[in-house]
Amino acid sequence: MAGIDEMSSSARMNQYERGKHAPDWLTVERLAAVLNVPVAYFYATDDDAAELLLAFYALAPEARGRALELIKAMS
Amino acid sequence: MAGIDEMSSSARMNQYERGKHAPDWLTVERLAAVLNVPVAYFYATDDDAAELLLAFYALAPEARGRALELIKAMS
DNA sequence: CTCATTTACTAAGCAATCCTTAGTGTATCC
DNA sequence: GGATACACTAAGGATTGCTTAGTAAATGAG
Repeated sequence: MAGIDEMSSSARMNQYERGKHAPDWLTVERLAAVLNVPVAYFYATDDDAAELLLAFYALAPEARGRALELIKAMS
Repeated sequence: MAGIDEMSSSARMNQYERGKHAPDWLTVERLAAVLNVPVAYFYATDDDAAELLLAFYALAPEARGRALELIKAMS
């Protein structure tokens, strides 16, 4: 679904999942699109940040500005 | 400061900034540490998400859980 | 249980990308 | 003007990823 050749997609995805290799940017973008998550989600180093990105991405674009101000106001 | 050899650090950083090459994970982690930003910040595809990550990262760790719930509650 | 099929995973070499070197050009400051 | 620092690039050697070929482990049907 991400446009990876099916002949090698199983090996490649497995190498990514196990951390043997890292995908290039175009591949990451396509995987994010297929999985409906923001690209940055793949690079979150803790679960809270990962969840935050998912929740933010799930918001309607108009709501994101308000969400951002909300978090900013907390500091 | 990120532990990149000074003989080539200028060329490398310039290649990263201009999108000619992409740094490996270890280098990205070190740059994030030096710049005091979360790693995912470098991979944000829009300014709102980038700012969100900075604001979230700036919060005290105890406050992050509350921030997360706040955003979750918005959807 | 057995066989067939799908899914999970890996090594090895070719292919692609990055890192280093060497260098040019442009600010900046004395 | 000269010196120093900063910005940027091409090219090749060094490294990493992708493809191929294959084994192993689940899963499902009969």
